[in-house]
Amino acid sequence: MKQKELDQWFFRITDYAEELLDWTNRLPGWPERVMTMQRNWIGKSFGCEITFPLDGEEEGITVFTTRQDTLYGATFMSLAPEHPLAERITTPERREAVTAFVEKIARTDRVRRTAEEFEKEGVWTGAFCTNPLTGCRMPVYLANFVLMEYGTGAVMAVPAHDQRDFEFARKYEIPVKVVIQPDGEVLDPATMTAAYTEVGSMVNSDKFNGTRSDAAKELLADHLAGMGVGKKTVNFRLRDWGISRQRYWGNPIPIIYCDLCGAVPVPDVDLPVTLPKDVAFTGEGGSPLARLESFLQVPCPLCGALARRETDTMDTFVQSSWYFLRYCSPDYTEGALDKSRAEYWMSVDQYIGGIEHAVLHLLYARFFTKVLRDLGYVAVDEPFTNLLTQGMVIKDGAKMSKSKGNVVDPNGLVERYGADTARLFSLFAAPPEKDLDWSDQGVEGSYRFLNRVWKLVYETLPFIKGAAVVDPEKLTGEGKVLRRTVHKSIRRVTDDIEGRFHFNTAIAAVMEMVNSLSAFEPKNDPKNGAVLREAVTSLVIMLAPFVPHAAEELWEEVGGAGSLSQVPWPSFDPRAAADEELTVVVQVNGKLRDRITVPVGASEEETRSAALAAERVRPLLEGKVLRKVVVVPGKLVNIVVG
RNA sequence: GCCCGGAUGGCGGAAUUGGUAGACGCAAGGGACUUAAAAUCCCUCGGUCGUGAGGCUGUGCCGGUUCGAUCCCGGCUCCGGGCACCA
Repeated sequence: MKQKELDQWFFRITDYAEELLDWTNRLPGWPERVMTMQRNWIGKSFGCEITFPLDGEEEGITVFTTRQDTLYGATFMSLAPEHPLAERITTPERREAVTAFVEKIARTDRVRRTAEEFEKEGVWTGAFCTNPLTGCRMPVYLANFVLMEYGTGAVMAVPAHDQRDFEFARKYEIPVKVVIQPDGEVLDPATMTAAYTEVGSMVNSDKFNGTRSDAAKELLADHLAGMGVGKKTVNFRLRDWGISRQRYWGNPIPIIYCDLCGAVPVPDVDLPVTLPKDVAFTGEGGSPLARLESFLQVPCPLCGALARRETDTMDTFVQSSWYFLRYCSPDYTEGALDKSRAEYWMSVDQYIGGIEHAVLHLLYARFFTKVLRDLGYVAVDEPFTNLLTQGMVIKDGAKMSKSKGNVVDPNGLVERYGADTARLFSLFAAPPEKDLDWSDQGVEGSYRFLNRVWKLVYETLPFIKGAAVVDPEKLTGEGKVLRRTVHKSIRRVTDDIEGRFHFNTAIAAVMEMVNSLSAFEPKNDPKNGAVLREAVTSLVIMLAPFVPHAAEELWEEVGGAGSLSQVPWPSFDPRAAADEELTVVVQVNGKLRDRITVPVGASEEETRSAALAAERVRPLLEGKVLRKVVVVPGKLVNIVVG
């Protein structure tokens, strides 16, 4: 493999680094770990830019560092092999060695070069620069671990306080100078075996001696600024977004190259540039577009001279960065977005996707939204108010994938159990943001449940045909109890689905309701017909989101009108769901000893005396001093005795 | 190395605001029905001591705060994920 330099197009996402970072603290509907990943990706760090004068050169070398407190210990300089100064400052005697090193790096695969175990290597250029504080002459090296893409591509090397520099210095026998001493220990440059990178007390640092190294950062920044050799800066890890791809499938980048006018954007009226259909896929390297003359040749929009189209296409992340905006007005033909409709629909209330999009897609979509906001297309700062990252399907302890061969055949499942069963299981097994453990026995259980529901509905049909609407006033006894269960279930299922997307507990609530309904007797008493009917129809409607096909069938059986998808969600009646009495647990010294039943709305005093009088509590209080009684109305009483 | 998650029965998971730990389901064991099996139904099901009533104990480990901690705080262990020669 050989690295090639290519001219590419970039989006200047770095202009938005600060805002993208800032808003990570203002998206309460996003999972914390996604925000953390984005923060790390953006990678803001505070430090200093410091310029080191170069022997025999007008211009010095500027470095970025977060450790200006260690500047007194800088004993050499490291540049990225690609650094623009490298070539120029290399002395004739060193030229051969430097060239060999640069070529070797160019041949090294980037992934391997950046692996941690990769040995620190470098070459001296023959040049020297000067430490602006100590006046010490520092040899300038090229080093394989210095990255041109980060900071300024140049690093002041402080072997005593940076592990990489330490290893490098030991290898090339460069002096190590300690400028920070840890508390209760004295470092000796001659015997140190690793760099000391923590906070400590400064030494060998002139007027800063004795200062805590963390506090000294600020002082040194000011000091350097005063000397005119440095300034405080902020650096980001985030790079600009390279969007050029040398492949056919993608949106052509709308640029025309003219020998006279340079790179000219395709005029708005000619947008979008569409992919030609008559390309030949030869399997040769490079984009097939580059070999298609009819696509390539185009007059320059400015001067009319024969010009060439850009043949690179855009990264597919470009499209996924704004499709949700286009979805607000997909039929709009006057431009990319119908502003008023985009304003109406945005932001997306709930966005769902896999965790694998935590940085790239989700960061790019945020970036696009901000750019389009600044261009006046949308009115929102952020595209997605709430984000749910769903888990993967796990089977036999591994992510389900074709290559691992641990996939479940959906056709077999559908054939054997039906799609509803498979769907029910995957919703029931875990909340959506968690990985889901696939279990064939679990699927079997879901199937059994559906069969029970089916049987229950059919058995109940004769008793609910022609039943009236429930009259809450006339309900008594078991009918009233059943109705309470039904309305409590509606409340639970509704809350679980709407508030938290916890479909697993919503389904559990439906199962519990089915259990009560199955146990309900007598079903054939005509005075229970109305309550039963309400129960069964509510059940069928609540099952619809999870098992739509079965629910639709049952809906027809219970005499429901129209399609279930059009039927309103059942509403619960708080009065019907309200208990008449509550179970209150009684603790003595924090240990559960008894349960008592109190009417709803019982006062604290009533609850308290009932608890103190409870059968199994009284013996425990005998001969003891009552120290404290904590009453949580409707829940618990804790009696503290000593 | 740094940063984030997480750890609850044999298993997947509940417990929404500090207040009954283990909902719901799976698996397992026992029973009913059956000539038999499947299916279905009923019962048991954290550990431990006890014939029993019941006691003790228990949410990765060690401490703390509190009348009360799966939940809050401090210190660890292990697992998962992200980033990583980032100066």
